[in-house]
Amino acid sequence: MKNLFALVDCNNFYVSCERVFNPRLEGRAVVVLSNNDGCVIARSNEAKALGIKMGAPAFQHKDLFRKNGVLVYSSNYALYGDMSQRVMETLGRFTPRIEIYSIDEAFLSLEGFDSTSLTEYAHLIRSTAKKWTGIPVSIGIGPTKTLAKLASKVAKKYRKLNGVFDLTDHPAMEKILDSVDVGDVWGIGPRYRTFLVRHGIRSALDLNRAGDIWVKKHMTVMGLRTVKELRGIPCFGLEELPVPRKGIMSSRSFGRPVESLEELKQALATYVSRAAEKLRSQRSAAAIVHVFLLTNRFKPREPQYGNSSTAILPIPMDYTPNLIRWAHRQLGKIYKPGYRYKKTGVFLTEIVPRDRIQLNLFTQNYPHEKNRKIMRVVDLINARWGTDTVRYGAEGTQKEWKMRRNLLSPRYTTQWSEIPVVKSE
DNA sequence: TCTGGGGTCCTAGGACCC
DNA sequence: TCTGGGGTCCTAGGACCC
Repeated sequence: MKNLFALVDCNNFYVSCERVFNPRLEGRAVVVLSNNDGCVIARSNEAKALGIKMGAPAFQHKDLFRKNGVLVYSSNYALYGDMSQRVMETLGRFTPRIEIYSIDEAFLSLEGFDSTSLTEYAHLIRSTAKKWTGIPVSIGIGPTKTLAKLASKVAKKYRKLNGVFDLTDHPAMEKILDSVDVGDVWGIGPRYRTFLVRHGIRSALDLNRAGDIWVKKHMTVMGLRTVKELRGIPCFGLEELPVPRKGIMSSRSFGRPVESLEELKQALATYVSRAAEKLRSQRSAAAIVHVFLLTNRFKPREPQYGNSSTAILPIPMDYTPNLIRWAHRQLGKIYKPGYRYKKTGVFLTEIVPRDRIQLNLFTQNYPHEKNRKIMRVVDLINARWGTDTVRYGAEGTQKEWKMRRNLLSPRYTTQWSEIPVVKSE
């Protein structure tokens, strides 16, 4: 049967989430900032029209924001995660096969659906999502994921399409591909864009017509797959099952520079407990702990230092206190006094399923049943009452290094009102 | 004062083995 | 005349995604 994909993309997702609970934001220029209130990571159409770029540092635009009455919010991931789940559940009603691709995008398989009424169906999906969740979405349809993505860009670009565009067997395919900048093709980032333009490849159509061997030579097999997908030959399938992470990272920039080892250890302990939580939630254990720390690269006049250190654990672990001990040990090896640090973090790798840990002679009863029970209770309580309800002494209580979130909206959906159901094992 | 955080995949090249 | 060569594993680095 013929492949057929729909890409559903939430419009200006974080801004749309804020708008659902604060209708005053409708029709206004609104931006949402990254952690630490650093960069712009979501913009309403009105904000885009003011020329505010994705990733723009917020402090450079203070004047512009004030002059134009731009409403500025800290990112509220508890809210966005919850809204995302509602949108995905809604989309799941319209197809038996769905891939949740990111917090604000999903691929739907439309294989076997009546191809003459797909646009109509997509309009129904779109209006239902809006009605049930308040979030506006755009939908692109195509025979490959790359073309569905491209179609969704077209759907956003032309108002009269009402947020839906089907590129499948389109009579004006070439003209449409020619109207799309090569850098807007899924898989073509800024580096490749520069390179391609230098070689006269400016549009998606140019790329579609590029030679296979040349593409493979300069852009690896991944680039070649992208080109084939542009020609309608599917190279990327629907990934319905979440793939267990191969590495789990947790790190944050500090709200202010941190110099003491004591405070770095507190911050690192906090990140290790987040990472360990994620590890346990996918029922895994990690055998390698990488720790890194960095000064602020945007302050060239301050002395710069960055380093990392890796511990190979005697056996894969998921017990937070032990992981904190190992992380602290590595931090001690790379910490140098006299620097103003901006960031530290942990990266867990060599991840294996928890119940398939290779035991050795010295670890007969591993993992210890008591530790496992403690972790289960801690995870349950934190899932129910919010991260940080139970935490470790090593994380500290003052947390003066915590990131800034001065412009946070209330936790509309996740505070008190909802108690997640936790499945027993 | 002030510039995010988390992932994926691929390739080249070195080490090592036979 | 003319410094073996092929396979495998690992790591660092570079590209991409949202």
